[in-house]
Amino acid sequence: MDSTGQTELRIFNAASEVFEEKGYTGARMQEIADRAGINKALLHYYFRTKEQLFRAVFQVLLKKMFEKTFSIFAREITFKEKLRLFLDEHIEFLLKNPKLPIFVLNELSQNPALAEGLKEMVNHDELRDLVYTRHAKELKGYGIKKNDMSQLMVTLVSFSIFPFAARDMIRIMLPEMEDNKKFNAFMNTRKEFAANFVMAALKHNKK
Amino acid sequence: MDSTGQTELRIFNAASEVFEEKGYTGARMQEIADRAGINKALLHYYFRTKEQLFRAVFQVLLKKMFEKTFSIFAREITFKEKLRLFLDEHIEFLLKNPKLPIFVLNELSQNPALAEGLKEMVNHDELRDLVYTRHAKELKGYGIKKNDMSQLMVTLVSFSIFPFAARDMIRIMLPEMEDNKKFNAFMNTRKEFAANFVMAALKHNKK
DNA sequence: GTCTATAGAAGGATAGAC
DNA sequence: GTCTATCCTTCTATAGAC
Repeated sequence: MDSTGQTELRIFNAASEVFEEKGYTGARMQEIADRAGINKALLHYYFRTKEQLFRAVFQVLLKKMFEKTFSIFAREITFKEKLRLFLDEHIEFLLKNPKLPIFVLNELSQNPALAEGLKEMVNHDELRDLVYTRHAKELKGYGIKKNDMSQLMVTLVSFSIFPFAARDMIRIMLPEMEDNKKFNAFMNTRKEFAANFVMAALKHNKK
Repeated sequence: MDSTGQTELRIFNAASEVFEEKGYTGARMQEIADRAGINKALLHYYFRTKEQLFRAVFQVLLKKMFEKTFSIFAREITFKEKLRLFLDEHIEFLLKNPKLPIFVLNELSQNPALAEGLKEMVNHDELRDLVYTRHAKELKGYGIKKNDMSQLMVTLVSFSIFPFAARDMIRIMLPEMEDNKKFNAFMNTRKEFAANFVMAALKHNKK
């Protein structure tokens, strides 16, 4: 008896963990069942197939990642303030979800069609407004033209997302960051470093 | 008869393609055999197991990626020149190997021990010399302290690597980059954008 | 060295009892 | 709704002929 849907939720949460860790092809239904504390047959009772279970999970995780990435830009503050707030909150979010970036990026690269569910969510006109139009004056003051906006946007999100996606590459490059505590400290430092770095680059253009 | 080792090479190349596209867990020995134009049994004759074949391939691809990333820093030029050269050549390299970053990063995250083969190759003292010590004066002029070096390094490689790793996320964020031609143009533009951006940030610090 | 055939294990999915 | 038992396909790996 499960009128509360709590079994479905347990399955969903277990699946989220396993898929995020192992990826779609690496995940095993058996492991999901084990972590949910139920047996394999129930997985199929609730979600039919591995692929359907994965789709359900992925949609939520993808949304989770994008909402965090964009929600900050919706506020009524200056671009400079958005910049700092974004880096603070996004890095803070990723410190709690360090495996999310590589998982999402890899699954998307395996199957770009997985993004479909999100395309409805991202309103590009609105996004353009939040990021550029609304700050056109401020950004022009920094010598940023409409054409440079995509470069700037990609650069911005790369400051927070890349170090997590490249966590184990960084391990090799910088042995002092082998330890997770050190890495987390690095990412905390990065909040301010990145904000200053970007502002310095923009202000220099100003002249 | 294969005294020239060309069958082994055909297998190796086919395996490189398939593993890079599908990842370790997603790759199928059958597909590798098909692309190599031989049959499955031969794969095992030459490489024993899927895992051993993968290790052989991965080591080469990992090395390929790191060599490109670091070789530029070995030259006898100023930091500013290294910066431009790195972005030019690294982006050029990745335009020819666009799937390499997400593959390497994902496999490393699944199995960090895969980096072992490389740790011998990367001499950290030498690297520190090439990147920092040798340019200590120039970098101090930009207000970069020894402590900021890892932030700067990660930032630098993120300019080139991240957009490729996040190719399909960028597709969602920026619909104008759906088309691969547009994306490649974006990456070509990025060579100069990134160099200017970093130099602007550094020069601004100078004051 | 290369092939065909097949063993053997793993994993996704279903039947059927409770 | 949940479980046990089992089917069936897929995939890695090997045996053995040429």
